[in-house]
Amino acid sequence: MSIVKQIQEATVKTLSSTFNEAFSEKDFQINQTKPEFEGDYTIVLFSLVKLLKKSPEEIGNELGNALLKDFPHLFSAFNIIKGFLNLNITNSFWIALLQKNHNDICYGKHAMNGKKVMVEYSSPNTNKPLHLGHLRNNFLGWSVAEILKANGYDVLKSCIVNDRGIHICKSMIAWQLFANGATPLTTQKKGDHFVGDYYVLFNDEYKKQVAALKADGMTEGDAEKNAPIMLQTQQMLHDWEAGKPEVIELWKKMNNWVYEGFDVTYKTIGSNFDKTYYESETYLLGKDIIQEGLDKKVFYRKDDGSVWIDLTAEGLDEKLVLRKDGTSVYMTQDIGLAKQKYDQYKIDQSIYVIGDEQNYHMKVLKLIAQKLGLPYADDIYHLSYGMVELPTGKMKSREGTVVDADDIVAEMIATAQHHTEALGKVKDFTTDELTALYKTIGLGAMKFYLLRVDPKKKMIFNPEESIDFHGFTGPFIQYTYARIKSILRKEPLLKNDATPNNLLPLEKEVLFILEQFPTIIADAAKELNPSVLANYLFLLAKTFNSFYTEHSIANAENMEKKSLRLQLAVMTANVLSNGIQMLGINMPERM
RNA sequence: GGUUCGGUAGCUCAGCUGGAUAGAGCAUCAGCCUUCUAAGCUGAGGGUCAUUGGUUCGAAUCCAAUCCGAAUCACCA
Repeated sequence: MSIVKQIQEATVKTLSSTFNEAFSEKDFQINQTKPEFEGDYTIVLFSLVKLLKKSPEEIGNELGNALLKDFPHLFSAFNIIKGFLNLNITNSFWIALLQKNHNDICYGKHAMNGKKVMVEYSSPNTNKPLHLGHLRNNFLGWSVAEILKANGYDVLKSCIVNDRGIHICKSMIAWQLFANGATPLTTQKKGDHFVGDYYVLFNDEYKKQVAALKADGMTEGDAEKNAPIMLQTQQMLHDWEAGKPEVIELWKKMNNWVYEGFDVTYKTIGSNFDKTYYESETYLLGKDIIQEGLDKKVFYRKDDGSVWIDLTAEGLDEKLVLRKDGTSVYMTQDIGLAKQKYDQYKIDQSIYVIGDEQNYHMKVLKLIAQKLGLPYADDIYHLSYGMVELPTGKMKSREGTVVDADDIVAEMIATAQHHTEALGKVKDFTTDELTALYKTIGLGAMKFYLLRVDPKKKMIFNPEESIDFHGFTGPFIQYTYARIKSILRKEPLLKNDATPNNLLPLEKEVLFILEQFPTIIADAAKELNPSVLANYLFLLAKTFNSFYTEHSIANAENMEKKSLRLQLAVMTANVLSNGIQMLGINMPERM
């Protein structure tokens, strides 16, 4: 049980017995004591002043003395400043925490809870390569899955590949028109980039044709609808849906090129899925639910045959769920896929890692599921994250202003190599070891950079300023770990039971933070927010570094101290390593 | 226009279930490597927490209005 929880319970008991009234945890607040005051944790007394009609001084004194008397193993001293009761936790508490947990690899992890969760993330389109925004999505999804696992959930990672539709046909048409049979092999190009180039080519040609039609006197709207290349693309989509063999063959060929490219990227960034759905296999799902909804009068049919749901009572609009020609829209298949996920895996929760541009869509999806009375409706959760933007605004693949995922990852790895070589600390590494190290550090910097920000918030990436390797970064934490490991290679844990009874301020500070790890893991899961963890790991590493420079571990004042500090180092290394693993980042043993 | 989200140091971000003098990192400046890895440590400067009003013993945090920015409201994906 966390120290805060113990203080809460102790305070509730003590208040109730001292003042002869029933109290609960909600009657007071516990904060960390500010560094400028003496103490570890602070009970804010103002709320009790009203309840007890006594001065903060009186309450603080009575409560402080009673806590000390009833819980001597927890509290060693107290002081009152204004309305704040500052409590000192006993050294023996901190030392016992260290001795019990320092070598426990599972410290901070929670027992299995029997709940099954699916996390859907990544969800790429097969008409263009991944960009920085996809990386944020991937890292978020992966990290949330790992955090949930650490909290005892059975987690399934899934991905829906948008492999069909008008946008896919655009690349296909452009390839037919301009490629002259070129392939990724003949051009020595990564498959996803190769196909992406034709998507760009489509748009270039389309713009030209629209401009030409406008010059001939057509209105903009008509020109956009009647550009020959657009008509060809629409025809191709119809042919695809009709299963025309040559179109299907081309579609398969080009998608496979893309998959080969994606595989390389996923392998590099260390991402994978337990289950991959393909839109081409799911886009017809959900149609039967439409009929069910019509029967239940949740949906209604307009005169032209299209099917709608009226959400105006919920403050939203009317939403189409089936086109007049009977074909499904995105909402239709999303309802269908949501059901399939639930039917297949009996999941307790379905988390969708999708950008905040689809907040409305996801809100409607959940609402429709609820109105249909589907059993899993309430367990649909949209983990909405903000877009990664450039200083100039949103990234647009059509305008070539995207930061390509492969490029930025390669750049990060190259920067890691540059730093490593400049420092010259691992000259004895083999080529393979060096390659692995550069990747560990470069990706560590990249992932940490994208995960340290609250997912809900949009973030700005400036390509002019390279991502840092110093300060609040992945490499900073990796470095802290590597230094600890370096010590532990020379100085293994001592086998003695001698325990010092005093703690220096920095020793206690590190322990104070280590104690919070299980709580942080739980908070990160509750909020589905890896940045909580990232911030925590940085604080721990920073505090340990201060301790490290101030106090020698190998040459401690005596054996008791040495033993204690080695345990402190081991526990810090374990927590840093386990924690950063949940961000999808690896630790180097040396760097 | 409706709905939703955001505005904290030069830059990127914490803090937001109300609590003590608003914190980090980067950048700038000044120090620290004969001692466990200096990708580190110590210190300095840097703030109208968008604005105004309200609630409260107490507001960056809650409420209202205003200003600014973004997303979304397609028989697009």
